[in-house]
Amino acid sequence: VMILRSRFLDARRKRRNFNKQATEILNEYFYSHLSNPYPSEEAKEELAKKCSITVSQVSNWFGNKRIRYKKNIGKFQEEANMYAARTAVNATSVSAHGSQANSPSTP
Amino acid sequence: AAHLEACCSPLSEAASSAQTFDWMKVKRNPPKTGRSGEYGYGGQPNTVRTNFTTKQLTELEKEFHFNKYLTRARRVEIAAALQLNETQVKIWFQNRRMKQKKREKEGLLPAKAPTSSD
DNA sequence: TTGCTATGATTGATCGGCAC
DNA sequence: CGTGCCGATCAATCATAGCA
Repeated sequence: VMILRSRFLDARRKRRNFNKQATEILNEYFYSHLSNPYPSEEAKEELAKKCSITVSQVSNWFGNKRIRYKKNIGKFQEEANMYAARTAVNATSVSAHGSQANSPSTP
Repeated sequence: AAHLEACCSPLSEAASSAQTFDWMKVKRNPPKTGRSGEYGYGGQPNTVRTNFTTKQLTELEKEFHFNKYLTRARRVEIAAALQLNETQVKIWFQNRRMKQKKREKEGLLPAKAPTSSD
């Protein structure tokens, strides 16, 4: 029954986890933009290049991350704090690019 | 229409804890597909994700290769033949087109970077 | 080896915007 | 004003990777 399905299920079979480095980059972006973790197409391309993965994979990663994060925020609390602290410094250097007025929070 | 719940105070929480932003509250409307007694499944409104049979997918693929776009008439025929809603057929073609576009796009760069080095 | 969790990919269907 | 399409996203699920 389920055998029929696996027949032509492609890439899903030989999945490879991303490098720790790539995951670090993706997480840094995600948590430093937690108020709106929706990278633009350009941002996705940049992330893809840095992570050595495709834009689609970046989209998949964010899609999964967003859903899983909001599904169980508590489970990501530690991770969130960790990256929040780490990217706090990085955020300062990225506050003058004239790309998008985005900063709803920032108490 | 969307169901936005307003519970927690938006302006509170501080420190390093993450607040509950809007995107975290987004809830999709439940699918209204299924309608009309179709295949042999209960009678309750389809909860989610209609599982297309291999036969249905095969037919849809066949049609897709014949025509990337459907006409109203063709859609009605296919829907009836596969016992699906016109909407499901319409959406399937929509998704199928996007899928093909994505494939073409990726099957074009996996080669190497466009840098003039080589 | 066994069992469970983490994670990347797939996909039917929704959302907002746009053209007709 | 209504409908189909696009692009992005959601949400559930599949199949495997990873770890105890």
